[in-house]
Amino acid sequence: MSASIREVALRAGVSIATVSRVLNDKGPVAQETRQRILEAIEKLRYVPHGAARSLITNQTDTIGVLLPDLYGEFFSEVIRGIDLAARRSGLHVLISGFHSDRAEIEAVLRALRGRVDGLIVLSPDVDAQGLRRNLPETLPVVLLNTRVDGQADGAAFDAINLDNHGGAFAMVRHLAGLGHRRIALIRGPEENADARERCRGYRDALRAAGIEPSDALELAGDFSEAAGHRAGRRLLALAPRPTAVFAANDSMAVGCLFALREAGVRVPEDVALAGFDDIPIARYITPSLSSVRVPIAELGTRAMERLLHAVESKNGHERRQETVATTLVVRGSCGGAAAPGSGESTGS
Amino acid sequence: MSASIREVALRAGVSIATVSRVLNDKGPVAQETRQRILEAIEKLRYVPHGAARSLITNQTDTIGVLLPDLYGEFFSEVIRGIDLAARRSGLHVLISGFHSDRAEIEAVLRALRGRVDGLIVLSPDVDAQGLRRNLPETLPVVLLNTRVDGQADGAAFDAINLDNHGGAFAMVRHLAGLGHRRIALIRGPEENADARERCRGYRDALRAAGIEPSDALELAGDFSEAAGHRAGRRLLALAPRPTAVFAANDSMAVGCLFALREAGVRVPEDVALAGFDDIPIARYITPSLSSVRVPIAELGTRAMERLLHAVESKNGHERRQETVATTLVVRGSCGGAAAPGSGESTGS
DNA sequence: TAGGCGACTGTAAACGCTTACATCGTCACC
DNA sequence: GGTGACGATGTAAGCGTTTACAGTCGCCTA
Repeated sequence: MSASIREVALRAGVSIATVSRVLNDKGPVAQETRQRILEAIEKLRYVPHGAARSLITNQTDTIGVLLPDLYGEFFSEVIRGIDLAARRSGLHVLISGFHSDRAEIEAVLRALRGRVDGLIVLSPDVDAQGLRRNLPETLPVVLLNTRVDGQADGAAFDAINLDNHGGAFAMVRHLAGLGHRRIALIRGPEENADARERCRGYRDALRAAGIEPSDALELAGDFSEAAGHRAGRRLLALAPRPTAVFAANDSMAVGCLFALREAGVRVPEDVALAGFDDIPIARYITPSLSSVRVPIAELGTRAMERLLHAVESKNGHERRQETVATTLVVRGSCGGAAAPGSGESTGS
Repeated sequence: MSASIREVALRAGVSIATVSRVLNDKGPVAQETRQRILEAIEKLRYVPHGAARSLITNQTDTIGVLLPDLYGEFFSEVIRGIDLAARRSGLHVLISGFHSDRAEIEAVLRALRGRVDGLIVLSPDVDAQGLRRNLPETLPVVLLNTRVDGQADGAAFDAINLDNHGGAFAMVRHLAGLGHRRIALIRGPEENADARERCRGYRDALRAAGIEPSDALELAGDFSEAAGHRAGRRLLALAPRPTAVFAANDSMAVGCLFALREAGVRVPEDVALAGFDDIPIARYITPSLSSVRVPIAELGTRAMERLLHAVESKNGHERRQETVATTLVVRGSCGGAAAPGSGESTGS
């Protein structure tokens, strides 16, 4: 057991109130007294007890992050962004994964009482009602990359979202601008909101280019390399064959690339290819993969900043939905000449 | 502010002590009274206040995870393993990144007092003294994939390490078994302990096969694809050219693969190639990449279990250094016929 | 010189909970 | 019918802080 404030006070020959005052820089303390106390703290290696402090101040200097069972690079980057912003403000980060099991998420939510000052929720499909029901009215919450069910309810929370639509739109517009008319899409999982938005962006861009979207050119996928590979094979069987393929994420684009290569189809000469996410490997495959860059860590940072704002205003601030822009990254795989270092931004 | 135990007691017409008793299932409570209290809890949506509870029980049901500024898949997988084990035991996970700045890590360590019941430290180069100096003697600590400086000091902590040496040894032995005599190594960062161990495994395996390691066959690298690409080019210039290449991680192996392909060198016919880590993409590139599988999440789970053990025994248990085995995964890139589904395990 | 003010410090209550101890019936037993 | 044991409950102390409030003291002003 480490030393308590009482022992510090004893050693410095003052009352605990005075020690507390120097600890928090509140109220006047004589220079000499302060010095004595500081020394005592040093000698005793005293550190205030977080829980005790929380009990009375009613704040924990901790923010919670709730995430689904989806892991991988996206998750780790987001956490990194959050942690960065948190550390900058001297806050701690409590993370908690959960299986989509509703009972479990409720249990987790409740367990958080008195442990966190705010919450960042990262879940593709959380329902707003459930959240509100299980959370103190006063607890600030920021939804990150989470599409809430009811639009009306959505407005009750702050939210940070990725501009999936804009990113997909920009990429498909780029492909159309290169002269492609038969542009195929490899879709993401049906239930994934990101995937749906990217699909929407794809269709809107087609229409904007005067092309009517066709079901035949939309292939199912689930964000995995394997799915991309399968989709690639089916693409090859299409007649007439599409001249460009937009995959809803890079993993599928890579899978598709291998399928095309195995069939002796050249990229980008025979078929142009583009992905979404700009994962690190995108630039190292041959040809290098055109993609849409997602500033993942920034999502985390922005969410954290928004949350901080909410905490400071005691959750009495105005709710806002923000969108984080993506960047079009043109490389070799789509056959469009890449102006080096340039990127086209989307969203707000 | 949510309801407190007092309000529950009031509503149920009992004293707070009785409420506490049903909350913790301690001491006898009449069936009917318990029912009344349970109802009150339900109505009031009461949840015990964590901090208050911590204050008196002196345990937080939270374990801390300290990590360096290294992120990426490894990190996220480890966290996943930790979180999994934690949730199973009803614990929370507080994560805290830090820059290698010594002052900062000390600040972080101190800030943890009264916030966690135990600590998992994930840092390639933490010094044992510093840790002990800044931590209460009684706080259980498990080092994860962390090589401590002094051997003597190392024994003071529990530790979970990856069998880097064994994994590299197994892979290089496999290559040698295929008849290769000139086996090159693409090294990892000099200061990285994993990389050093893999290098050691490489050399030991060579010697075990009766081959004397040669500096000329060891190329510098830093775990990045780009470094692998550069190393690949330099390999091609070697005379005589090596017949096999072992990269200290998969990213470099992939980079190397592209360099070889660009030069028209066939893998595995002209040069066999193998990596380490078995990242997801390893199986999707052509040829699929032979690698050493690392059960990352298991590292986290094992660390957590060890920590739990330490917490339960109030840190009075025997310290132990554990090693987590890797698995040899033979695929197309090294030219060795893969017995499907089979894997050779290393380590303990 | 009295009054007052400001700087400094101490006292004690409160935060929400756990738990040792005390209290009070009830009931079995001799 | 007294004695104890035991089950059910209440009382109150205490965990380590913060903070409102109440001194105490020196010094300035009128």
